[in-house]
Amino acid sequence: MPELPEVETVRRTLVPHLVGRRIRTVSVPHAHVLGGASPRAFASALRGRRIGGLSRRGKYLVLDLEADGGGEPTHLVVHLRMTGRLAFVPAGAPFTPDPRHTHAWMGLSGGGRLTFHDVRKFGRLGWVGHADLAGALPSGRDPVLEGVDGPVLLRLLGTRRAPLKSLLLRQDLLCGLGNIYANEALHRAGLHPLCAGAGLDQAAADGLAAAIGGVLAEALAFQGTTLWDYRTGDGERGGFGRFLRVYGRAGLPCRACGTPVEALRVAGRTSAFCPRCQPAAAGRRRPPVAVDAG
DNA sequence: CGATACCTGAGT
DNA sequence: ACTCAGGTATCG
Ligand SMILES: [Zn+2]
Repeated sequence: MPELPEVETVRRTLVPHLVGRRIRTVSVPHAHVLGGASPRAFASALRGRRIGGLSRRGKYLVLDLEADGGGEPTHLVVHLRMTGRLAFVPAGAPFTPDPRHTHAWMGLSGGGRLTFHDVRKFGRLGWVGHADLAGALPSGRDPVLEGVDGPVLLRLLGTRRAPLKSLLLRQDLLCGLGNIYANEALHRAGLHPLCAGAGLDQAAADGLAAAIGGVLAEALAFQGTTLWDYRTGDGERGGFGRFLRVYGRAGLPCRACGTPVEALRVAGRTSAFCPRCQPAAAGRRRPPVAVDAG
């Protein structure tokens, strides 16, 4: 469910509820969310700690927990995978955990709760000491934290023979893009998903960098894309779905030119593309013109 | 590299 | 009964 704009939205919506609060209680009724780690160790690593801030890298969300007594700072690391949800339940609001899908929650000072819900059970919670945080996060460049431009993309992608679509999904090159925004960025850049990384020239790389930055910024402004499960930290839906130009639109008109969108399978994922805006392989192409949602 | 496994639910 | 879904770790 969540790619960079969704995870960043969850981060932003949780900040006002969590920062400065202390974790009082930790409940993990379904230990699978810890990926084999001990619920008792998890609870004792978190209990009593003050949440100093929330950060994000790629699709990972991190709660920064301040040093407690003599301890070192610790980080609660969350990955929502496909259907995970983190939500804040305010003090006094009814809290009714779904016995099947609410896998963990924390009671906070002030009476609120942070809950983790996940239908498909791919999502994970973990904790690491400060020294190990970087190693727990994706190594690729985060296009929002660090920016991307044409030269960076040429360096990262320009020597590889794999299809651009596969490369954009690799979190060790760029982190944060998933299937929705990889498809949308390629469409905005006028690049076919099967175009090789090495097929990029300077102009195409500039265009792709602008497309990535643009689609992420726009999606963020609408609090991300809710197709099914994704919700912000306040339980709201993201509103960017109506602006998607090709993702999920196979057989429907491209939102830039009206040509029917086609679908391909690349690296096990569906790639939606417009045959007119993104003509066959090869490199550079002029970007399609943006159009309002219909 | 791509394919497969991990899970559940929704839709056909 | 079968296909598909926002992701990624692990396999060959
Ligand atoms: Zn088009």
